[in-house]
Amino acid sequence: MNTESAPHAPTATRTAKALREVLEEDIAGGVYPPGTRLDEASLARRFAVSRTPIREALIELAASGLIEIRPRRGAFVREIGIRRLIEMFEVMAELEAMCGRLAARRMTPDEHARLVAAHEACARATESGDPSAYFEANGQFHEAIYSGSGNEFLAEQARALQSRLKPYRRLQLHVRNRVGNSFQEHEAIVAAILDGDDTRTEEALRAHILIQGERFNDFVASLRPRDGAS
Amino acid sequence: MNTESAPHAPTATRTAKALREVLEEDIAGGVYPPGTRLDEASLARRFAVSRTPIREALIELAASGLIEIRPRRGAFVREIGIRRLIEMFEVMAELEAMCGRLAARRMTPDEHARLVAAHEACARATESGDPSAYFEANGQFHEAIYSGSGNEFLAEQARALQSRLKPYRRLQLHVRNRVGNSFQEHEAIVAAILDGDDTRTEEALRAHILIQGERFNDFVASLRPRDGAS
DNA sequence: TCAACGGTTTTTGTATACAAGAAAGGAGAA
DNA sequence: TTCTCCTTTCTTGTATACAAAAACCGTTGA
Repeated sequence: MNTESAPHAPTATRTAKALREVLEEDIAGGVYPPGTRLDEASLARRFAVSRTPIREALIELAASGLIEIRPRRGAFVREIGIRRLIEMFEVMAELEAMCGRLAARRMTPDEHARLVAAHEACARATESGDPSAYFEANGQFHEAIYSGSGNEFLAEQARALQSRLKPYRRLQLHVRNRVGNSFQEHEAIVAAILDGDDTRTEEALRAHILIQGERFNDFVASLRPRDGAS
Repeated sequence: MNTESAPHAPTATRTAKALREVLEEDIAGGVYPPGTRLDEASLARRFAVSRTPIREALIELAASGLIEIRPRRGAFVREIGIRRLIEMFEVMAELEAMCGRLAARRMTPDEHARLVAAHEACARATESGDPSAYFEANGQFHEAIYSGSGNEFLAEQARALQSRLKPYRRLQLHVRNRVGNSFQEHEAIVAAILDGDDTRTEEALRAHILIQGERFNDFVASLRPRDGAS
């Protein structure tokens, strides 16, 4: 497909794109924790540009839901409460399930090959015990299913949401034995798709994603004693 | 809920919001047909503002997928092929089905009342034969289900997509007897929700939306003899 | 001590100015 | 005539300047 609009479709200028990507990573990476105020002047100084491209990048970030722009007040890194995160995983599960159902019916032999290749990459990463390699291969695996759905709009939606959840999914791979379990779930998904069994694929994928949400939930619960969930 | 961010969550400034809404309507209404180039200077003249707020509105429109910004080339109204439109309806059907499944389980008596009220408004609009009143009441009806899902993120996604499909849904209401059929489908949906039957609600809603996509497809097919579907 | 008021300062929102790339149009050669 | 190259013009992208609103802060009064 086109390399232009991978996870994020709309990019105004090249520098705004670059700015947005750096800011995304910083927000995901905790450089700007939730609630942080992103003031335009500081960002302009940091990137050695004027406020104009900064503002444009902020608007894009707001559109993707990462920050919130309160008129005349400024841009704030959005608090994503556990509640909302679980909601997002629920929706993600449904989108992936839908992709899977369609992919089981529609994938071409070529696409099957790509899926299997990604699955084998996951296998190698699992054996070598390299979580970040697994994370990467896992991305390819799911991408194969998105594009295999034959519904490009659906695929775009799935990519966009996956991208928003990326930092949390990454975190969650550190949970005990999650990589191994994830790989086994993939195994079932691949089998169902190769069988062309849409219902089985759908259910396996939904469960696969929902488990991630639950594991994440457990993980968070083990960190803090209590939270008011927005 | 908050009146601030109804269908679209992120709005930078108040004037950018106003600009975006007008442009959205113009694009939907055919003032700017697909492929049209939106040059900043003309828009600035039209709205009697500088290019700055225009650019910000365009970036938001690009983020919502209505236009495409090609760097250094300008903003173009996006062509939405029949193919893509059907894909969008497919996804919408799934989102609504999910809302329905959750709503059937989770809606409070208050929310039930609001749903029924919207349904009755639909009934009045059907009897009076006023399509635009029906369109409005129909929006309330679906909104009741979105917010009744108890998953605010899901509700936001549903609203956003519904907003993008709005012009096409509106068009489609002119199809012979579509309003009457739509109302009957609502009837089944309300019954299923009041019964708390999640599976029945899910299926009724999915069918309700998919039919819209199909009817729209028929409608388009009846207009042009042939199309290459991008 | 605390709350309310007013002025100062900072920050956002908008307009304008400038730079650089793309499109358009014309001149010249084949 | 038609293709190519170059110049001109126009449009976008970025920087800066200005206006207005919000935040800040010290003062004053109870």
